[in-house]
Amino acid sequence: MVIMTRTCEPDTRDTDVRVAVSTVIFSVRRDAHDEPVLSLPLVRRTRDPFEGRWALPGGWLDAQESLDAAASRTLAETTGLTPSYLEQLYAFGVVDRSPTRVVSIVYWALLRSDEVDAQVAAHARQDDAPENVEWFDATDLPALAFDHNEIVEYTLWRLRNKVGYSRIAHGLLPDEFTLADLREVTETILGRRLDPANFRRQVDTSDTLIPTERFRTGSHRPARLYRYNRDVELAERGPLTSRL
Amino acid sequence: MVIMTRTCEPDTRDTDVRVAVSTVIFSVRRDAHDEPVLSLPLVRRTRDPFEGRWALPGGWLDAQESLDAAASRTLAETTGLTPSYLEQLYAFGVVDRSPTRVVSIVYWALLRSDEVDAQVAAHARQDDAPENVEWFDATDLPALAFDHNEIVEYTLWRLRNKVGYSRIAHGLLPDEFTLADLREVTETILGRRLDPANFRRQVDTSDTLIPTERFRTGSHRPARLYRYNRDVELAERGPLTSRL
DNA sequence: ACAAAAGTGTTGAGAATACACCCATGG
DNA sequence: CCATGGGTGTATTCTCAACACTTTTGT
Repeated sequence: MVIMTRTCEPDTRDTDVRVAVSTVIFSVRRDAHDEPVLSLPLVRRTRDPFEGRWALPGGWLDAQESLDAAASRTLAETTGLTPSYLEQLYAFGVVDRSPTRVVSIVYWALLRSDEVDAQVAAHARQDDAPENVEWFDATDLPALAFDHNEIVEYTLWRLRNKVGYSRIAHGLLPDEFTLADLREVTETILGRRLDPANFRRQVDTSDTLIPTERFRTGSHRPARLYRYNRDVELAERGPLTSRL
Repeated sequence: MVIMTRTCEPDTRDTDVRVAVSTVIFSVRRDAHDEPVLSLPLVRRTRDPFEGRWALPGGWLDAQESLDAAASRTLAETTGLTPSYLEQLYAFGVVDRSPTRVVSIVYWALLRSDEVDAQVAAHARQDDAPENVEWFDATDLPALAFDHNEIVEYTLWRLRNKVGYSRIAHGLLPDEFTLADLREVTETILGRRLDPANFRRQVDTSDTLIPTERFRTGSHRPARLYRYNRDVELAERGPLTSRL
């Protein structure tokens, strides 16, 4: 094992690096035609590398916070919200152009659409909408800074994968939701339609949902509201990710 | 986004941290009864935190190397070998006791058992076996330094998972191997016996193996030798991990 | 009554499993 | 020739996608 003493010099010669944390934040929002769109917030860069380009929200890791905490803080600073789901994605050791060495740790998160809507509405009322932050269609992004396009692509792949064997789509929904809600969100993530009958069977054989006695009454037959069963979390994830 | 200037001070006040890379290195070795055992090399610590305890091999990230390269180097320094498979596992942001902040990035790797055997034999001949390095049964470890027990546990879970839907067991075998070899390695990873007939069907419907015209002649009917088909790699992994 | 969504039942195709059976070789 | 592992065939079970069908509401 290589052991180096921590020296104090202006140039980056030894093992000191800076750690950045970025987060791909997904939520399902409605477009002009009221269609659900898988969306993510981006930040416009205001300084040199890639100035003016859109980038993933992020920041530097503080000395006294954990990686997860840094991701949450980043997310709060950008959207003012707490994630309903947060998972580490990958660590990138860029050796590029930068004068100082940077290691970038990427997280991905889900936000409940109702909270996003409320927050955006509040900002609109108080006229304090954050500058340089905008929501984009995750499947139709402009050219981003750094390799952020690839990162989003990978995250999207991971999300689509995970929605198949795990039940995380509820992370985009309020506490209580109908199966149609859950199915619509899942369809938005996957980009294809699902059979309502089979979808119902899959979720209720997986024991991830608790039926309530409440119903949503709409223009047709009322739909039962469900609630997420938090006791399932441990089994389906790995030993480490369950720490979140 | 928070931007901080890089200052030079003796204490860790700002965003500078050190990045360590550790690797869980798996190989299948034979015990005294010639039974295959999923094994990994550990290093005995020679300094203070957890002095004397066994730990995962690792080292500090150099300023000019990528994360993957650092993992490979670490692995070479410990075992003198190149991995047949290398994948990033997780980044840990320990905020503990340490005076300087450390972020630890953990990889896991597979080594071909024939190369390990050759290397160990060479060391034995030249009497230069590395000090403080020993192979352990991955399923029966002593109390390790830091949280390395949990990390190995998670890696083991990941490996067992992956051996189910992907075909990575070949990473533990020589270029040419019989289906019995591959099955034995898979059984060792999973810790349970598999049906030879069904195992055969599964691998040859997955198109990951190329049959050769060579056979291994033993005490019974000769078994056909197979070779791994490298063209499959791209499809089964995610966009990013395929960079390895 | 009717349109439309909620919810149930049925069927068929393909994958996973268990296991019976034949093949080829060294002793 | 026979014990043993290599290799094939087949029946059973299970999961999953497709879709017909019944139920319940608002209009």
